[in-house]
Amino acid sequence: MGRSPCCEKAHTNKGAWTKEEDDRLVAYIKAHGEGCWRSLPKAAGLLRCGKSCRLRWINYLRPDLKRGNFTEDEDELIIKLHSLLGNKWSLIAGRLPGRTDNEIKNYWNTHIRRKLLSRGIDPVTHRPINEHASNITISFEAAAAAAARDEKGAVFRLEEPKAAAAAIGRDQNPADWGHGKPLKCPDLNLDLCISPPCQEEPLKPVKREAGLCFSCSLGLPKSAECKCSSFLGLRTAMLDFRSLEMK
DNA sequence: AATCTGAACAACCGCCATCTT
DNA sequence: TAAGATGGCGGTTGTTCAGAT
Repeated sequence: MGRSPCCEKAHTNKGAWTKEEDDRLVAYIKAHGEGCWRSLPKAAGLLRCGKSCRLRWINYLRPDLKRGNFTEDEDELIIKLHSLLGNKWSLIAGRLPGRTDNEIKNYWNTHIRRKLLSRGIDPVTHRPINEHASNITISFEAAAAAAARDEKGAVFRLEEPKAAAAAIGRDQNPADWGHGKPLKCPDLNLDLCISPPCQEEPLKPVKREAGLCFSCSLGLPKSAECKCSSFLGLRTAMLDFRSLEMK
């Protein structure tokens, strides 16, 4: 299905917004509200793509935005929400009034990632980095020697499979956990350290319990009478939010 | 003072979901 | 039901700036 571009790129400005453009956009939205983003630029007299206007408004011009540094509490909340939701920045932003998804995403990538790494926590899995000591080292020095024996291109092998297996407490027969065969990799000369994908418990589908109150079902702050079990207003049902969303 | 480097952040791009016709 | 239009999201890139050398 072909798609037309969201705007005529030949006649639109790109790059940083000027004060005048900001003023025009704000004035237009104050007067007419957030309507159709596609037609807004023309109506507002802006030579911008509708998407660009939307982004500018949502991320920087909206009056309810909270600017300034993130607090320690916000940091921790973002970390907790990320551990539950993953890179669902818009959902995370929904839990932080005045913050935008873009802002949180940038903040995550520049600050929190490093903060977690310095604590020895994997920012992707939220687990201790050393938890999976199952790293497998691939040595290309060994490959060089192997290549000398196997003239059909460069070869690399799992280095010290028995030691690695012992380190991770697996069966010491490498064939049981690795492929045990040299891997062909032409023209490479790298020392790599790879880990198998994290084997997390598959998330069990969660029934949408009938007892979920309206506020919780919408992901809104809990009402006074709410008795749903929740963490930060996130019901357990949201833990399986991915599977629900992907259906 | 000049240059380099990395951090921070604004903005863009492409894809997907949903709505409309 | 299919196709097109639009909005929204997440990943990535480009630019700016501060600190180090």
